[in-house]
Order: sequence, then structure tokens, then C-alpha cells
Amino acid sequence: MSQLSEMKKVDIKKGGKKTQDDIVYAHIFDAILEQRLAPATKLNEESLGEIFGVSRTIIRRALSRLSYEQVVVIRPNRGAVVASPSIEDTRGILFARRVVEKAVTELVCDHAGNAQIEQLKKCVRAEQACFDSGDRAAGIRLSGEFHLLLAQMANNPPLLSFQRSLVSLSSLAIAQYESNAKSHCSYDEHFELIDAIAKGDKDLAVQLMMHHLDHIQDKLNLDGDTATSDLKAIFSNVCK
Amino acid sequence: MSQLSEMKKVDIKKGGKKTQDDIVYAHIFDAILEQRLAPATKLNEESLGEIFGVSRTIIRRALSRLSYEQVVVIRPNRGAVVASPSIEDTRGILFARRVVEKAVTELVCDHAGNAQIEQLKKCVRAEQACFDSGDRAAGIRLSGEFHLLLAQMANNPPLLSFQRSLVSLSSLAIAQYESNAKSHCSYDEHFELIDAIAKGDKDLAVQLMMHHLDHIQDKLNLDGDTATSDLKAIFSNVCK
DNA sequence: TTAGAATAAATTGTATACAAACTCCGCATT
DNA sequence: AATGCGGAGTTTGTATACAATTTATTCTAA
Repeated sequence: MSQLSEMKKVDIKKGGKKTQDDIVYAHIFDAILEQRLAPATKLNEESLGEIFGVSRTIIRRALSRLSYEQVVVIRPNRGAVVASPSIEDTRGILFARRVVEKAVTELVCDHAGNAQIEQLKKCVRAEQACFDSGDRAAGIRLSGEFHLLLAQMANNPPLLSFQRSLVSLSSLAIAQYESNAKSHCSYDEHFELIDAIAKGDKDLAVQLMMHHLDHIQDKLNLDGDTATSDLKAIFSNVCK
Repeated sequence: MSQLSEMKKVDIKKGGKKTQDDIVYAHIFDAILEQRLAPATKLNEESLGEIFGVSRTIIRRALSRLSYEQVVVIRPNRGAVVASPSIEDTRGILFARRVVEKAVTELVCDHAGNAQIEQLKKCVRAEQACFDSGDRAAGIRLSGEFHLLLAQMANNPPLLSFQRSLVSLSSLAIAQYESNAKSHCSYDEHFELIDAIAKGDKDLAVQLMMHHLDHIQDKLNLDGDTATSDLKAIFSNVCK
């Protein structure tokens, strides 16, 4: 009984009950993170309704939920589009992540037991498998789920909720700005982090996490020299 | 009077248009924070619709938005109730606030100019007026708006959004757990904080902010000896 | 009298219809 | 040729009707 409710709490998004709008939400969410839906894509309510076989009511609920997490942007009377974080947005997102991840890492070092360590390793192994098999999109998503798992183990509901939003936004930013050539390849740093946590070495764990976030940011093209030909991207901040 | 309404206009994100559900949202939100709606109160959709003269569609949107900020809890098929943060929840909320407020304070020290300092002072003066005139509920809300203003000046959208949720939850917790006798009286600490920010003394500002949050927590009855007569509050964690 | 089941009432969940707003396209004008 | 102005068509916003679920009530039986 208490285990059940524990499990429920431990679950991140696809557990227990799947109401219709949960399903729609998850599908759109994943599609965005895996870049099957590009930033700035218009999300037509009726089309989505036909695709998922539900009425606009459900679609609208899913879209507003996504807009709460700022993964889509809803402009009044003008519909929803996939968010396209600007370079400045991206810097802000990564700054906020440093703030949250530091706190999360410290909390996890205090709370984590063997079961948690095992769960973390399992997650990163799955991530590794994705990257090794060339499924970059799924890898990015699993990389995000690792950080979500950490936040969950921090045992602080508000921080988890915030982390959820930040991880989504980070993934979106990575999808937009990551240098295409370099593989994402963050899983080795994830493994190192787990080791530090397992040892209970809080200082080391925090340090590794900060470096990890530095590396993520280093891989992004945030120099503003993206002035190529994509007017839409350049002016994407105008109508926000 | 004019100062108060002026303060209301300083409101964080609704510069321009108030759509219907914004209005409903704001009314319910304020009612909760000012304790006109007690924790665990059932929020009937049709009743609210009649009260505000809109259809359930609008009410439902406002309620989901509130539930996203975790100020109300929506139980599937069973409707929405005003959230009643447990003592453990409250500790988590205040912990998360320390994390966010520290970052916010540091950022504001970097960014704030004279105009910002003036705006902050204006806000706290309004807060002072409320407490001095005995309007505790409005005072709590304005106290929260001060912290929201800070987050806004930190110039980091994700942190602002998170702060918004945390301030709401804190206010709810304060409304539930603050020792009734002691007046809230946080405005003097707010003034001190503004002075530190104006001087650009980052370390002092952070220190003052942390102490401020300590004092807020100290005023709460979080000892678990609240076992009085409120069964609903006591067992509010069971069906969650 | 109390426990339990059946039923009635109320409430929430979803779909749809209609109204309001915006977009797109052609046409006139400079 | 470029700009500005309608009007048709499309998309979103809101209200309402109906279905599904929960909650309250009544009635029966121990």
C-alpha cells in the first residue's frame, strides 16, 4: 500500500493512469524533444485532434499543459507553436539549471541508497545504448530523464517540477543549437557522477555536475553568429 | 488607496490584456492567498461559473492553471480543492525557495539600477501600509509580490516562473501555519534587503535574504503538534 | 439501529456547435 | 511594382449538450 503510493510518487510521467490528454501530451512532448516537431512549428488544434482521434478539448488541454512548461508557446487567438528558445533564453535556461542541479545533487548525496544508485545506472545504460546505436534523439531524451531521476531522488516536489520544465527546455535548446558533428555523449559523465554520489562525496558530485553542465553549454553554438539565412530563427523572438 | 491600486498595476506579467480566464484565475488565486478560501475547500465548477458569469470551460482552464502551480489540487473525476500543503511539503517549499532566492538575489545585485530600487521600495511601502492598517491578508500577498518583483528583476524567465509557484505555495503555507499572534511584519527586512542591493553588496544581500527566509520559517508552527481538530488537514496526505 | 446495496442526484469529462478573431488572397490604388 | 484595403475562408475562443463517474439518499435486511 505505502509502496504503491511510493511508486506513484516515484513515477515521472508514464506511470499509472493514462488519461487521454496525458497520452496526447506525452506524444507531442516526445515529438518535440526528438525533433520530429521542429521549433516554431504551428500546432493546429483540429489537425492534432484528427491525428489522435480526440476532440479539440483534449488537444487544447495538452497544449496548455505544454505551454505551462514553456515547451510550446500559445499566442492568444493565434494558436500554439513549438517553442524556439533564443540564444539568450538558452543561457537563462542553463543558468537556472546550474542553480537547481546544484541543490539536487547535494540532496541526492544525502538521500540516495543502493536501490537509487542502481536505478540511476540502469537509466544511463539505456542512454548509452541509444547513443551507441545512433539514436541521437532518444539519447537526448534519456539523458534528460537521468537528470529528472536525480531531481526525483532529491525528494523535493517543487524542485522536481521545476527540473522537469528546465530539462524539457534544455533538450529543446540542445536540439536547436548543438553542433551537429559532435555526438552528445554525455553518458560517461553521468556514470562518473553516479560514482561520486555512491561514495557520498558531495563536493565532488557537485563539481562534476557543474562541469557536466559547462560541457553541455560548450557544445552549443551560442555565439550569435548564426546569422546565415534563417530569417525565421533570427526574428523568432520578435512575436513572442 | 492610489498607492495600492498603483501597486496592483505593477503586477508581474499582465501588462496588457486580461482575458476572461486570467480574471477568474486571479480572483481565485487572491482569494486563496487571502484565506477567503480555506485550504481543502472544494471548488465546484458550476458554482464558480455562476459566480463569475462564465461557462465551466473558463473555470476549468483557470483551475488547471492553478493546479499547475499546485495552489489547487485536481483529483480525476473528483474535482478541485484548495491545496493544503503538509508540514513536510512546507519544508520542501521553503528549501526550494532558499535555492531560488539565493540565485535571484545575486542576479538582482548585478542587474538592479536606480529605477529598480525605486520600484522595490514602492512595493514594500505598500506592503507596510497594509500591515500597519491591519490588512494582514493583503500584506501577505504584497510581501509575496516583493519577492516576485525581485525574481522579475533577476531577468531569468525560468527562475521567475518557478518563483511564482513557490511564492504562491509559501503564502498558502504561511496562511496555514503561521502563529496567529505574531504579526507578519517582514517589511523591515525587505527594506534592509533593498539597501544591501542598492549598495551592490552581494554577500550581505544574500545573507539578509537567507536570514529573512529563516525568520519566515521560524514563525511557522512546523513542529507537528497541530493535532487539534482539523481531521481533513491531518489526513490530507492519505489520498494524495 | 446499523450495514449494505440499489438507486437517484450531482459533478466531472468529452464532444460539438456557434461566435469571434485572425489569415490569406485578390483587387484597387499610388 | 509595391502598398494598402476588403472579403472569403480558416482557426481559435466560449458555451452548451450529453456521457461517464462519483456522491448522496433511500430502502431493505440482519
